[in-house]
Amino acid sequence: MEQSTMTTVLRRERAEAAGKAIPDSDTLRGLGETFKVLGDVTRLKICFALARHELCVGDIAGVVGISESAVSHQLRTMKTMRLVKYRREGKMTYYMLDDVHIDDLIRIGIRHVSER
Amino acid sequence: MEQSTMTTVLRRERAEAAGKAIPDSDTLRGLGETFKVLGDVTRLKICFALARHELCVGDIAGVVGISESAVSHQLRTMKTMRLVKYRREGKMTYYMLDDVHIDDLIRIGIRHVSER
DNA sequence: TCAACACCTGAACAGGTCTTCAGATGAAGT
DNA sequence: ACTTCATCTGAAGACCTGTTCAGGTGTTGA
Repeated sequence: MEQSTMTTVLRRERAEAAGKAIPDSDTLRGLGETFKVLGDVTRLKICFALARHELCVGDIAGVVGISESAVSHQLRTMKTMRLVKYRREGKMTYYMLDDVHIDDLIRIGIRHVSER
Repeated sequence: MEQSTMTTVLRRERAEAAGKAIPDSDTLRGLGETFKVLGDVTRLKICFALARHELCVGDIAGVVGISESAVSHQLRTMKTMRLVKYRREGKMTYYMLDDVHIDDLIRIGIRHVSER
């Protein structure tokens, strides 16, 4: 039973270390929400559409292929999670990606998906 | 109206380019599902727990603080999306992160969240 | 073979998500 | 002031997700 006991001790140590590796709940929640926002095909399309140039709501709707209302709803959540930012010019509102991280996340995500 | 027409043409060109920047639907679906799997606090905790060492289901349940059944269900979806892989040893099953990308994604995600 | 253990699975329920619809807001031009 | 245009918003409904519960598989050691 010596080996089994030893293994148990090792496991307990690893489990303890693993527990400490988990961040605080605020970070976890923010991280989860960020990925959740990226975890939707419509919003991903919007991200790709905005990758090169800023676009207004109507154009996004046309490119992505859904109603302007749906786009507006999605942009609001993307704005809240700081995936996109916007710029107003008269009655138009131009949206663009918020920062580089979004681009990085998507690029790495693609690398993961395209492997194998 | 000259300027307005010009702007419209510019916008149409940008919109057209934006449409081409959107990947095929298989890539989009895979990408979306990958992010969706990461978009859950429980699964993120599991990722952090597995970041250093492989762990068995019971230990993960203890560290994360949910039932073994819930862990098992989550691990299955994480396995399907290649977030984790496993190794059997007798009646134990040890789980670990599948590849480096997962670690990268989480690290960049944290950087995004912790900014501002 | 039997019991104990580690893990897996299907069904079901609560809670959340995404789109649509109808209408509201606000800016620009007449 | 009125109309048009671009965008936003709340409510509602269909759909999806994550956990629990109860029971299943398969391995180990007596």
